[in-house]
Amino acid sequence: MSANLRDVARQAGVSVGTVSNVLNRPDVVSPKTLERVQKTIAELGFVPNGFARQLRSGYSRTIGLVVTDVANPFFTEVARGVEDAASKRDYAVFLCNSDESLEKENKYLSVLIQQQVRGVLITPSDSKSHQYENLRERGISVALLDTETKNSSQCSVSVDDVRGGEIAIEHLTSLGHREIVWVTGPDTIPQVIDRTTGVMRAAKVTKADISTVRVPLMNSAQGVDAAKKILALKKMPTAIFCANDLLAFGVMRGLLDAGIRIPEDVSLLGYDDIAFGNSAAVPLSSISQPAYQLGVTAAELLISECEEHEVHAHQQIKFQPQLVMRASTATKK
Amino acid sequence: MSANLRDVARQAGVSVGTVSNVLNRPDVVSPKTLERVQKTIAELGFVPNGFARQLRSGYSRTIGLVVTDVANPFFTEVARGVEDAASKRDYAVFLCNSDESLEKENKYLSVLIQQQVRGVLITPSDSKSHQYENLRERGISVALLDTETKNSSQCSVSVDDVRGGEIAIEHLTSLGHREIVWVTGPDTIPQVIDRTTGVMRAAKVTKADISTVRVPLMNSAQGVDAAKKILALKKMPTAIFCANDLLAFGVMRGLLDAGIRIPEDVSLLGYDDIAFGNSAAVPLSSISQPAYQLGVTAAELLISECEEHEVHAHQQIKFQPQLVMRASTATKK
DNA sequence: CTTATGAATTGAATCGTGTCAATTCTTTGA
DNA sequence: TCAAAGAATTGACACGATTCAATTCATAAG
Repeated sequence: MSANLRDVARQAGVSVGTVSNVLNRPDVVSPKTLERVQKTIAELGFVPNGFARQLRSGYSRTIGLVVTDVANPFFTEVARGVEDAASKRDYAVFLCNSDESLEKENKYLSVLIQQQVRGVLITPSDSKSHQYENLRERGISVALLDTETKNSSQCSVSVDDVRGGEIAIEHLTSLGHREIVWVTGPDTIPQVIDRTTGVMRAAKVTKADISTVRVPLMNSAQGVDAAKKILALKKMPTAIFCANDLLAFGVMRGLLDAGIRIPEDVSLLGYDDIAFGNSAAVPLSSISQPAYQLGVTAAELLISECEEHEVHAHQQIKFQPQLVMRASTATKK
Repeated sequence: MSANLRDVARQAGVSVGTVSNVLNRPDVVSPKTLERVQKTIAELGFVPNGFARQLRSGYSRTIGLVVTDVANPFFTEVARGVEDAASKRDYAVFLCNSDESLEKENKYLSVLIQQQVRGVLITPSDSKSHQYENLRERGISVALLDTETKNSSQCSVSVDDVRGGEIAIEHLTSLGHREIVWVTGPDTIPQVIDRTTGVMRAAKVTKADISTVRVPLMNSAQGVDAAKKILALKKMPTAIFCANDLLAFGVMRGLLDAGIRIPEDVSLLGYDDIAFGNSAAVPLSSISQPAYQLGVTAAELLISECEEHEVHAHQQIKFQPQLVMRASTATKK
């Protein structure tokens, strides 16, 4: 068994309190005691027991990151940002994957509570959840990631998804498209709600005609399904806007397989601007979000909230999305 | 502040011991007490304090997962598998990203020791590392992921990379190619070593001529660089085999931009068979690995090693890679 | 109505560290 | 040499769940 504080104390001929001081407040210990104790620590290969330490202090140096889909490169990019920022401040990260399911999300939140994380960064899979208050009551900070909060009692780092939806429709209509299909996920997902709002708002201004194709999950397999639904429509649109790039990849595959040309027959626009976009069959135009930056900012904000709880002021940071034009969108013929 | 065992006990009118039994050995508690206590637990929203539990039992319910690149969809797929399997056994996962750097790897291992993880799953970024013994001495189980071990004192779950390299070259030579470029990463990475061995072995048998292009990291940006190097060669190869799909994507982009046609001018083969492969500009032929299964198996093996330490027999599980043919490889003209 | 037996419950001791009031030691100035 | 102030050290208690020997309760048999 490995040595504990008491062993070190006995060996060095001092009390446990002194050994603890050597570790945590070396300045109050006399130089020669300090040296002797440190030597003993080294000799015994003593490493403080993290459980006991954290049990006593009440705080861990871990945070939880709950995202809706780790397989989505957008979120891995975000996760990298979170991890880098956390690691810089000596925090470890639990990565949890809710798969857009509220049930899985709640399950992971319980696990995180048990692990006594200091804070949680979460991309909500549903626009309303009560669990967060539950976490706060336990002294666990919560910050929203990639979602805006109306509620100023929490931090959030997001991208202006309403604006993103608008930019998309403005782009497509500026190319002459009026018949547009909006391919999206469940309308319980906050991002979906906001992007839809932007789409509809811009459509009203530009007099575009939007039909919605909704799928239960926002991955590329579902995109293929969406393509089938689009092909079955009475009237083919001249442009398609997808709620994320994964959907767009699936739609692209479905359409190309059916002999539809992109962008000649139909323009296709994605959202997220993931790295694979320009390696795609038709390089994908997309609405870009600063994913890595989003992660870094969120982690820094959360950790600052954890550590400077009294002076911390909640912030709602909002980044702006940007249009990235590639080959998949073109003027209507 | 959140409720603890004592609060629950008081509220339910029983002793702390009984509440503990309700949680850990429900069979010894009478049905009606069980029900009453469980109701109280729910009412108070009680979640046991992991630290205290772990302090007493000496063990945590967390494992660490160290991969070389989370941004690589192959590893996210592996991570999903690990997470699902771990979660099924009530373990939480720390995800760490070594970026193929031994330094970062060691740093994360220290963090994991501090967090008192029960076990670590690791994809080594270097073929030799002493840290693992260090972990074992502290009672932390270690299993190798996506890497084989010669050493039978540890578990490993891997794919036969030597065979993967062979399959690749056999495929390309069967299409008539003899001038092949092997695009790969640093020869300190175990997978690179094995795949190279397979490549060279098959090349000898099939009399293929292999030239190696080596890049420092195995991502798609480096693939673009590799393409430049290939274009600068005295003699263009007729086929290119890349150590992973990300590299292949980069090479593809680099070549297409230079006006080289795939597969008419040159065949291109990747490794990993990531999901984006068939959405690529030219659907990518690749060597497929059972990523999700790899993760699930590794996590189960590790947890079994942690929990049944005495009866546990170390296993080296090896999956077989498979060729997936798409459009990027074709017979030599 | 006892007594024996097994089931259910109790609560004090424990894990290893941090904290802090109390104590001891050292130094300084008169 | 002594008192006072400051520095260093001590050690009991707390954190919250688990464990297990001891106790109480319930049931059935005699």
